[in-house]
Amino acid sequence: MKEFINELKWRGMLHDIIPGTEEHLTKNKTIGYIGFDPTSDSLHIGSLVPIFILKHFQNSGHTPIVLLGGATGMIGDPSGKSDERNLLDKKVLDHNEKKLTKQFQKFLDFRSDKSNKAVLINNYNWMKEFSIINFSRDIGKHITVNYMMAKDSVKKRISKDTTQGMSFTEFTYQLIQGYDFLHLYKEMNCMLQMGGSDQWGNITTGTELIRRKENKKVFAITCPLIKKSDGSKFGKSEGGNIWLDKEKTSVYKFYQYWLNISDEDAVNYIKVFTFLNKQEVEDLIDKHQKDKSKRLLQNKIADSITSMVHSEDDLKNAVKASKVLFGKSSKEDLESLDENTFNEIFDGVPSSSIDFKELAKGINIDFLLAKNTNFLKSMGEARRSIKENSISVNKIKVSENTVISNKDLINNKYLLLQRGRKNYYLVIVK
RNA sequence: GGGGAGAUACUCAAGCGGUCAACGAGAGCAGUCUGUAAAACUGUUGGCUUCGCCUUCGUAGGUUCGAAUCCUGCUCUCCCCA
Repeated sequence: MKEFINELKWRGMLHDIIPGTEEHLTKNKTIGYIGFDPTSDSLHIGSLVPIFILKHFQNSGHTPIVLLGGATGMIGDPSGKSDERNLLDKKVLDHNEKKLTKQFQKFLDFRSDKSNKAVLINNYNWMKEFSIINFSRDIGKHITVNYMMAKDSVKKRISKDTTQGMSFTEFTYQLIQGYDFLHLYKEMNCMLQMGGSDQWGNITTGTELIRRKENKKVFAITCPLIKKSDGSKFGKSEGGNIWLDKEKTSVYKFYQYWLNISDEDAVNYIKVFTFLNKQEVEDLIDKHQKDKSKRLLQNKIADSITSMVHSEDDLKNAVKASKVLFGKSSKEDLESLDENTFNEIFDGVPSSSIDFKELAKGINIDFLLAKNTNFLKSMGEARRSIKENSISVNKIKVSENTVISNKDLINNKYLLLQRGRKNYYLVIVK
């Protein structure tokens, strides 16, 4: 068994560990699992860390289980203020499972000829039939409320200085999740649960349950939650989550997200999000420190992840697009692109079409931004942006009374609207 | 079941009868600077046909010349007691 724990340690991916875990893993080929939420039909980059842990786990010769929380996902976050968690019906669940499986296959080896092939299962399969009576009798009996109350996650929610109460559902969540571990242990001899450090409480409820009910010691590790140095949430951008599905987050945007990470974060991310070995990583960091403006780490991370999650070709296009959009390109540069390249570059950019005749009459810029297209939300916003000097058409800044007509078209067909440096919108003439 | 507190824009949070499209903070967006960074400074963050008008302060009514501010019903949230 290659040293799985050491691998995680130098990568900064180990947070908590139950004593004895390392020893057990060195001596035994082990089955371990991580739970994932199947409430969406795509993973987002927040899921990459646990996936990579599973991959390291498999690389070290152990057997990874992907546990989809079909059942637990249904009740996951009942406090949700805006959108209530709905019960997922079976159809949606199946659909999600199918799509997620495909994504997992990009990282983990599910081939059947492998002795430690990865396995994907859904806890809905055993949870759906579980009655409250059985649960209460077989599981609830073994764990005291006192024990559950002592968890940080619970303590925080019932302390005086919170304005939110905690529902029974949330309170029981740890037990239900703990049961998964028990089930996997009994059915598949799964001895290890992994997860983010926020899961520590839930995970140890599982190990405790197995200890009391089965009188058996099982193991657990958690990894630190990925943080961004500026305090904002990892994996989110203005548009929401960064998804692994390119229908939901374009490759270009995906690539850009990684390219834009801060220097401080890049030093950590290079270890977590690439599979370079320790020596390679240290060399890169060293070079990066000498000349930060080259953004060596950011480039490396973005290249590596984009090609892994998507493909080499996708990466090439994203890089090309980035050069055009961020280099000092002019209208002439845009015009020099052939149509295919042009389309590839603007593939992920929002767009809409406009009638040729209408444009020929000339359209005032503010109308074009807010009325003819939905690039900006309102006329007010359009006027404000223009006043802020943040609007460009075909890479040229425009002023308040600019009138856009078919003379401004690129290749007689396109208009490139831009707000600030990073927001683009393509108008296609019909 | 009884008692108390509360619901204001993306979030927190002022305002308690006219000067309120609503103080302030955080966050967002943009400009300058730069490395598609950080920090800093500046502008901006309801809508419109913009020296004006319209719709907003949980919801439905009421009082008033005039309400986010007062009154009543309702809905929801939290706390305490049973």
